[in-house]
Amino acid sequence: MKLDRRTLPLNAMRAFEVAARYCHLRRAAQELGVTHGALSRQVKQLESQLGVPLFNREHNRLSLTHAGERLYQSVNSALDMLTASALYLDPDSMSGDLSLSTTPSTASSWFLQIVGQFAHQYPEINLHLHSMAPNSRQIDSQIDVAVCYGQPIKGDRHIEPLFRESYFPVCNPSLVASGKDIQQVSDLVHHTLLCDRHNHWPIWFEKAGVADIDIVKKWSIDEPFLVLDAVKKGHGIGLVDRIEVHQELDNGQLIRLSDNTVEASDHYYLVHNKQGLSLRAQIFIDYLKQQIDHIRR
Amino acid sequence: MKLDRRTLPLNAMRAFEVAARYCHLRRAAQELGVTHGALSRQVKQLESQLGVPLFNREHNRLSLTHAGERLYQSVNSALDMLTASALYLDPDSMSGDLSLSTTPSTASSWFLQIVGQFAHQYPEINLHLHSMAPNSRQIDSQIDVAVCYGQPIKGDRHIEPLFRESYFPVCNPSLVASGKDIQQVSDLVHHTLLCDRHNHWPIWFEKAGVADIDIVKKWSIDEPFLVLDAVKKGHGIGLVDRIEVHQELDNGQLIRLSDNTVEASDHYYLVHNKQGLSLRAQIFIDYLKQQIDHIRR
DNA sequence: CCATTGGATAAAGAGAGTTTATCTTGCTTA
DNA sequence: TAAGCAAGATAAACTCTCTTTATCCAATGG
Repeated sequence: MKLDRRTLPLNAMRAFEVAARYCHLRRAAQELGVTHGALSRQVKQLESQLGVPLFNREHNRLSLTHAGERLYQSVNSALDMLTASALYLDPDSMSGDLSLSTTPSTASSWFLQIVGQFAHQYPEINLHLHSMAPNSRQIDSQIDVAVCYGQPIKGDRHIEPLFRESYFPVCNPSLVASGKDIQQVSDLVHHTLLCDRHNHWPIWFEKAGVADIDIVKKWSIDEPFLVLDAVKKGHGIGLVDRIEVHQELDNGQLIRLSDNTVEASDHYYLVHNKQGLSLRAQIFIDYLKQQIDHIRR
Repeated sequence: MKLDRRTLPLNAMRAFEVAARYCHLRRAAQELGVTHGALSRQVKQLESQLGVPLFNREHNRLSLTHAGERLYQSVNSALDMLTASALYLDPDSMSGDLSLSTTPSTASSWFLQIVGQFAHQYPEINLHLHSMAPNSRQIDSQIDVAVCYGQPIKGDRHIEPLFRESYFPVCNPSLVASGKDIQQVSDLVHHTLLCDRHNHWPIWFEKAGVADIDIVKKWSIDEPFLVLDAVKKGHGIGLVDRIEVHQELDNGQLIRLSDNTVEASDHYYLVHNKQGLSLRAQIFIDYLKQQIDHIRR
């Protein structure tokens, strides 16, 4: 039988999930609060609709077939997903405070944008954004979730690497259209190269296979997020990570000039209490990771 | 109301998904082949069970609330997942050939293990594993999916980076228990260091902050997968990626000696026809990526 | 060998979901 | 500005899916 999303036997699938978990209809039926006969019939019907046996019926014992095993995995995670989303909708479990922290620079270059979307999706959460001193490696105890560039001091918090930036050159389209077109890596040097205190340009040129470059025009701006700003305003070419400019790349306000990348010298780290995390904080963390993965591919 | 996985109104959720997609009950009802009254009732019931309004009813127009939007996302992807899994169960769409290819070295060090699990899960697929010459950058046209270390020649195939190995030192527990215990990075040099043709040890020591090391005992084994073999047999300390040794680390047959890592100089790449990929190949690719992510965290 | 465990199945019954029909509201247009 | 239309809410009757009840059969194990 041809099944599509409007004919999927969802209830039978849920029943199957329990049956598969126990491989024992009577016990499964007990968990579901029905009789074993009901379950047996559901499973049978599911099998006939899918056109595949899900259980091996050896004598009076059940075991999952390969197909059953596969289906069990999917149904299980689909149900988890739905259960979680139902929980997330409950205003009582969601509303409350959530304190986030990062440096102004990180906030400006990408974090704020993601937090903004999150805030829009979960308006019942009361967000507090605390800015952190740029070189602070210590995180205030009231903070639920913090993001910092470079590994923070190991306190009683859980620390995990989030991602490492991977920089490539971008510029405003007006620069490319201005006659001095960029065809190859070495053409970049005829434009103003914007560089921050980490100065990744030499390494980038090296990785791009151009040795001994002679950079004609260069602006040094110590703060990375100010470089980003200058790039967006069309003052020159900067090395940025996709997470900082994904929107501008997608809508054509900025142009990526090369596939070559240099990796940042350090990671961004996520800091939080692994235990005793509020539901809000968990959701924020999931959301953040998912957004980062999605934006950076 | 308290909802758990056994009381989730799955059918109402599916109905809601369509309603949310159109934000128009009559059109949605048409897609589902029911009347708008039925849908209206389903949505109402869902809202009351969840305890949250999912639609804003402004005049006679519907729009999703934030909660509705969130629920829509989850339900949508849960349904996608279930639809896909139902499709995957169909023996007709699954059975057939699948030709994979990689070098013997890659096969031995991690690929075969994943393929093995896949084969067990999908016994109806007829797997063909073609071994590829180590430096071949060209992939035979009969191959559905290939994995190669280093970027292959750009033909008409789709090429995407899979992952970059990240090496850390491991050894057999017997070495650690043998008296010459390893407390800090510099202690490593008192053991036999196994290194392959890429020789990552000097860079690793540098990154680990130990300059000017004097390696006492060193074995050079050109093939990386032979180094791996030697490590497993307890001949010394090797630099490996988690994907090559995750099982051994988990069950204690090998011990990780440091958190410091060096990245491989190149990525593994995945090669396949982006279009016209068989369902089997798509599933294999998903499975492969998911396993890699899972194993390497 | 007989009691027990466990699954299949048929018929009857309960309940969830659907239709039909009617009502309300706001927007459109003449 | 009033008629017509589009769109949703709602109630009562109905339908059909799922559940229970009851019985059967097969295998295991003391």
